[in-house]
Amino acid sequence: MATTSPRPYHHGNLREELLARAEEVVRDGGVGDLSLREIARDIGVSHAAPRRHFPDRQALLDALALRGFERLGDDLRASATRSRGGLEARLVRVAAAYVRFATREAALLELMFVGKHRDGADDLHDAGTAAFQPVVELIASGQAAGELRGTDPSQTGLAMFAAIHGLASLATAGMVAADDLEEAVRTVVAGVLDGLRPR
Amino acid sequence: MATTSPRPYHHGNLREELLARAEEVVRDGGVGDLSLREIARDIGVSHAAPRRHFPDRQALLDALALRGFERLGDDLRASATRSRGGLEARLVRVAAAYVRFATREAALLELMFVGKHRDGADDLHDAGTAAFQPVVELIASGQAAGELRGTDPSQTGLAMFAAIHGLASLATAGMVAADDLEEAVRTVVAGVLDGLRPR
DNA sequence: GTCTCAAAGTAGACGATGTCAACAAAGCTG
DNA sequence: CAGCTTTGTTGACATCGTCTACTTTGAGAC
Repeated sequence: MATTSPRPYHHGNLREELLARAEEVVRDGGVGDLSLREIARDIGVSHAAPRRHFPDRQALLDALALRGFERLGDDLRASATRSRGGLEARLVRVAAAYVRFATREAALLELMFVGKHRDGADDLHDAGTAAFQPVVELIASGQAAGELRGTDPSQTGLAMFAAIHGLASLATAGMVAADDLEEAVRTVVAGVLDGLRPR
Repeated sequence: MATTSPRPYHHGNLREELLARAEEVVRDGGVGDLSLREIARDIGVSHAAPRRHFPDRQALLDALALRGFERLGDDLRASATRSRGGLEARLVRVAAAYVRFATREAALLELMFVGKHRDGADDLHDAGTAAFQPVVELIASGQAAGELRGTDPSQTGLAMFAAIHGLASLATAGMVAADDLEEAVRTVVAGVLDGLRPR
């Protein structure tokens, strides 16, 4: 039997591997199940090793949230640019992508929107607004084309943002049945959109 | 100096007092800061005493969430019945009450909408839908009066529910400035409502 | 009234965790 | 190759949730 290859003293990629493993644990166990010592064990490193990369547990959680916003932003951007059709169809697709992310990564999303981050959480905040830029841009294009009322896309987009995020939040909380979800997305997007149309 | 009155062996009201103290701790420290041992100390009972009333930590958290839904429901009902004016004005007041609750009890709200509850969490789910009954009823009255489209208030109300909840969630996450909040509530409610009006 | 028993609180232990300080190895730079 | 910084290790500590065994109390049966 081959001896377990003796890992070099310096792992070389610990930070990334910690985050990846932590993401897995959070995905199928929730934030509460995440233990620094456990993921250190899983990777095969001493219990205090993570400390070199994350001063405390919250720092790891914040890093996870940051990653989450980046991935969410990628998802939304992809679905916004890829999808054809009119404004409503595109927004529905983006919203669907958001809800998909939310249901697949429920615990991660929770982590992303929790108020309690460490002090310098401006990067978190920025990452959050950046992730939603695709929605704002869609709204802006609708306003430019005269399809929507208003002139401030970020202000007007807030309603859409809030509705989509709320729907996703309700879905992860189990307050919207999975079967109703797809239709709910259409209803909500269409509803808010209609409310924004010129009178 | 008067000797500290010797608490009776049987506290008599421990469960309630534990919940009350836990609510305080959660309010100004978040869920993570809640320690069974600490609140036991605060109240002046042994560290294992809470176990007689809550088999484990999660049971206490669930009880807190349940209480939260009850209080939220009371708030919404009160603001729904008290407020005069048309449908929109009433809905704006209810939404404002929701956002107020959300910002005041951010950590509690988080607890209420977390997916991870213990197994028999049907009561939690029921309490959640019950809390939002006032909104559904307002929508229903609007539909009955022909002010709104649709016939299924719970289905139609979902958009409103989602938008309000999403806005509150964004507010607690600090993604909506406190100054913009009041206007955002009006915008969101009016937007969704307009989307539900007969065409 | 007293006996009995279940309910409610206490005391002590265990394993696990986050955090810290002191130490060791490895890589980089002069 | 010498020294310094980075990265990982080891051991310790306080705290926590949970479990088991014990004690006190109150309420109902007789």
